[in-house]
Amino acid sequence: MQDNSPFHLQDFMPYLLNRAAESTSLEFQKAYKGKYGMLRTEWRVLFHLGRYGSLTAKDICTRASIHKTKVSRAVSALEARRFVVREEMETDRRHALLSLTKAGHAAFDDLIKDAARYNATLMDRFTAEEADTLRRALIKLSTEN
Amino acid sequence: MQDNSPFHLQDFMPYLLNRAAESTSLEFQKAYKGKYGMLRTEWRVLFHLGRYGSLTAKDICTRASIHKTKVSRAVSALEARRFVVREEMETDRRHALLSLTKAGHAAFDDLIKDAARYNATLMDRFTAEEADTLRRALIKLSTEN
DNA sequence: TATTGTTATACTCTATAACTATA
DNA sequence: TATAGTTATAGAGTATAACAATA
Repeated sequence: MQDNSPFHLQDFMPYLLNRAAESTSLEFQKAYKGKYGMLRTEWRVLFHLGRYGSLTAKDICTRASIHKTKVSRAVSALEARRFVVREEMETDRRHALLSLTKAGHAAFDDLIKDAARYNATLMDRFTAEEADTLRRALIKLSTEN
Repeated sequence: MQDNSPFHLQDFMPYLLNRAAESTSLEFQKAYKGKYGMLRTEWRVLFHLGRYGSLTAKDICTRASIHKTKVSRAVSALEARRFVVREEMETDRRHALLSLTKAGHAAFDDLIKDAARYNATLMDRFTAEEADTLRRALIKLSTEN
């Protein structure tokens, strides 16, 4: 009665993925939350602005696959912390170009280093081939590319 | 100024893991939520009782690494839906042995088939070796084993 | 009418402290 | 005192509808 199931939890991908995602996210959360009081979406928005330069909210939605309501709130929070400034575009006043302030850049530069270091410690456990397989598998498993 | 960062988002493990976990979880959520109105923890508790037989709440906490407050609420919900019954143990009345009802077993049997099918479609995209690498990598990346 | 962005709201998930009852 | 389990509460994450302003 107990053993008619085809697999153990350790073979169920959603379970394994969730555990790994939770562990690694919580660990890195210490950096952006502990040092700067940011939430996850705020860190992602900061990342995009730091990594790809000034963008509109719409650009961030598209590039980061984050819903506009989340981006809207994250930008507000980053603005309140003086990490981001918005500049209305004259050509279309529905848009505003978002850019990092000096403090925003400093936070980005700091966090990106933490991210790189942390990512390196995660990937150090794997051979180059394993890391590549893992990376490509995770991308395949994500719905929207 | 934009390109001093060491990597793209597509190389940052917490990001990749979260995306894959979210996609796959949401997809399977359709089964346990859509058909039975269960939440994730309820599905996990049902899984443990169906897969491993009668257990106490404490057993489930240990085996599934779920906190006792979550298990408590999940069991209550499953009880309310008549999927689980509890039987107080005479030797120690703090414990109760939890078991699936007939309806609980039926739900388990149904969901476990969905889970197996879904897992198979996920893993079909990989070679046996890739699947193995992926599985072991995810376990390595999860903090508590 | 369509698009950009905001606000309101609700649901899910997680985490922790405080509590009850039993041992 | 310690353990099993419950309740309360808050924080974080997600999802959707309704709205305002602009085009």
